[in-house]
Amino acid sequence: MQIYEELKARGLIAQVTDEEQIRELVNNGRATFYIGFDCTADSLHVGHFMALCLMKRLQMAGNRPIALIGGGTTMVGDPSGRSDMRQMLTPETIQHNAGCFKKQMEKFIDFSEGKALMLNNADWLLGLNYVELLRDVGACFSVNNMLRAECYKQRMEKGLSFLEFNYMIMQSYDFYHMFQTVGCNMQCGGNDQWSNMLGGTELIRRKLGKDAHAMTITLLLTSEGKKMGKTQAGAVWLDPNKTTPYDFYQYWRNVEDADVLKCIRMLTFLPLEEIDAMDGWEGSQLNKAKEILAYELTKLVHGEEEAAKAQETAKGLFTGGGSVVNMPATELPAAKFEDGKIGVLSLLVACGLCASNGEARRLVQQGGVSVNDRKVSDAAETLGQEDFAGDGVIIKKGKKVFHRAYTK
RNA sequence: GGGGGAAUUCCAGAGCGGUCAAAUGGGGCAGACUGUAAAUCUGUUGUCUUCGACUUCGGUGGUUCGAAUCCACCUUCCCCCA
Repeated sequence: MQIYEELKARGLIAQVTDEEQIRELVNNGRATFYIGFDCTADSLHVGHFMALCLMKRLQMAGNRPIALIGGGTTMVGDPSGRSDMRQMLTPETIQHNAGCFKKQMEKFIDFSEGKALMLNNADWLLGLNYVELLRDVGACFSVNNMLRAECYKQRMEKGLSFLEFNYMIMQSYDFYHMFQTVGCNMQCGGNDQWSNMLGGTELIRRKLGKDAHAMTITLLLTSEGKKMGKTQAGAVWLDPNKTTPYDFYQYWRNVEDADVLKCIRMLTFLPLEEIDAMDGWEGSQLNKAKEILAYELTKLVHGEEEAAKAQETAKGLFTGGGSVVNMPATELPAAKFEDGKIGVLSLLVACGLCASNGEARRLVQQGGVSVNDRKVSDAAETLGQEDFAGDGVIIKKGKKVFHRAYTK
């Protein structure tokens, strides 16, 4: 099966500008395509991960990816699909974030020997001259059309600043620029980027009279229609310091039944035949599929060793026995102890399991806390410092949240 | 440029001088049930030294014994007219 057909079979392709031409391009390894990443945080998250996987798949089929870091576009802020204005980031923060992105991407994509490029649009966007830009490309954009774009709809009701309105132009300019300088002939991105991407192909057609292509990938939504990869605590990050491999594993281990196969298909590199075989799985057998999903993804992001550790830890905690050392842990400084003791409430807060003492107290009162497998019923209970030596103590919050606390 | 309206706890949205830490819904968290799933039911959801105290209702001042509620100014947003 060729790459285009595979992407399709995995449900990754959402929209394309011209199916025949794109199929031809990618199947023959003649695409030089880019995906843009706005650096609004200091780590990539699960949403970006999909894009990286797509890059990898296309690269394996012989195409040349360009990872475009949005050092310039982040200064403006993409309003697509957002109901409120983006927070303005300082140039220093953007710089720092761009650096973090770069490091993470290098783990996924092979940048050696020109097999892939990494560019930063700050290099050409920041030096643009306003009037020149207006004369150069401004005439190619129809405001009427832009306003009709789906991505601005929400914002048309709540208000859209001129700054953000220009985001599409910046992004289009990127494509136009790279089309000329590095022969970039296709742009990929999340489906929410569709109108921005069309802006680019349109600009190239108008300015240069040439065809460029665009392809969007399906946004990974849960069966409830929410974006995948978000938890109450925020995004699921790829940086192990922000989301531990164990938590990362657990996130996927806990997806709903309805979403498992979709995730495996879209995110893992397992052969399609193998995935099709799982399609018939039902009931508790699906649990096995979740394990596979969690393991495969953790392996991709954190490596085989971490994936195995996370799996072992999870099995140990949920089915008894097994290693316990790899669950998220907190080292308690001596200062947390008073007279060699620490109260359960402070312990929960110190481990980040509860935001406040009040929340911790409530949790204990409702019977949601166990320490070393023993339910804590008294909020005033204390633990001695000596209990935390060695592997420390295991705190269980609710049914699924395990945390280890230890001292040096 | 002119006129009108709005800003409430995570979100939506009540409240319009004391009985308001603030209705209701959503979301979150926990308990029961289960398959580390979903659905359902129950409890809970500002902070703290929790039978009590303290800080909140865009910001700053003011009126009052007392303000989320009234007044002034500021900030931000929405709508209508040009």
